[in-house]
Amino acid sequence: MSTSSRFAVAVHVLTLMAWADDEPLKSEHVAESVNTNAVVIRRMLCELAESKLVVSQSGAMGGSKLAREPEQITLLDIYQAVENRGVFSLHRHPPNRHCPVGVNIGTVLNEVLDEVDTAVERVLANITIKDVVSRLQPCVSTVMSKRKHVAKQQPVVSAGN
Amino acid sequence: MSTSSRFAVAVHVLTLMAWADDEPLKSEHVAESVNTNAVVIRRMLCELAESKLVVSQSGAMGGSKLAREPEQITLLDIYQAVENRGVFSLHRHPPNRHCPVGVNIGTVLNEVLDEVDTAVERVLANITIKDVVSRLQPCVSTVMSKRKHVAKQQPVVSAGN
DNA sequence: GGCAACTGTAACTATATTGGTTACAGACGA
DNA sequence: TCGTCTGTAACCAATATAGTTACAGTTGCC
Repeated sequence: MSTSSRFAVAVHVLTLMAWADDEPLKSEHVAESVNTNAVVIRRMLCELAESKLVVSQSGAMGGSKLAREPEQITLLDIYQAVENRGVFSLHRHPPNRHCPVGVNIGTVLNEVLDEVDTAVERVLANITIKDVVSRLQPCVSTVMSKRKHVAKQQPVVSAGN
Repeated sequence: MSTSSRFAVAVHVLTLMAWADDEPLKSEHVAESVNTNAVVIRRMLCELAESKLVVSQSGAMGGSKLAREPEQITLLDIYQAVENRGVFSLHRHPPNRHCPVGVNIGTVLNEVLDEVDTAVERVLANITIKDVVSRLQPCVSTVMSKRKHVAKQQPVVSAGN
């Protein structure tokens, strides 16, 4: 499954901008919050700008901010901006055409995977960046990671950094 | 997103077994249909066996077959057997704890990603291997790949291989 | 018992994707 | 025109998946 954190980072970035309330943020500053390199952020900002979710300005006093109001940006918009594949992939190499299953499994799988993609999109379409910001507010420094499928890259936020 | 074809291959494998109707299949034979190496298949069969979806027998005249009836095996069972992460990942490195967004975005994201996972699981739980087999039957050699997010590894099944 | 046909598994390589880094050209405000 | 930004290319590192070879262990059959 997803081996990338692109969606999570993109949501983080846009949430920061909503939080900053129309003040342009520098990539360096965003990178500090995300805890990554500024170039990684700028690359992502380019994609988000192409999808008209943010606008950036070069030069001194430049930076990036949301292109629309936080309530007008859904997580589906973000997902489509930064992830270009469905949630599952098909076979790396096409199956054997001379096998009755192999020749047709792709068609059936595509139908199934479309159902999955649609379900995911329906969830994401119902959540806006504004929702994320308001869900953020009541959170004090609680313990993270209550996910069912625990991701290994969240090694507990330690006290010393 | 998913950069792996594990789920697709696993569904393919179990569909073959349902098609074979209780006759044990050799990994070599399965690999031919999937168009991959027999060891890749055997590795996957081990995982499927651990999840009690297939049973394998060593030795001459050995092979693998379904552990239950095709209508008792859902795509969710398969998904859980071969994919161990949710559909999205969080940040590679934990975000900055000193940022009001960074410190809490993980909690909110986990909630969202759980909603997504649940939606995916709901879809997969409603489809059995028997369903896949029956969806397979009417398919004659039609054109593949009608997915919205077109995967690049399905380069149209050409006539000459 | 001994052979041949299987599975299970380790060890290694190949390939792809993502993310991190350095470097620099171009934009722009002061 | 100088300093501060973005945009982007070029490269490296890390990780995950898949493919391959090799071989030990099981099992049916003669």
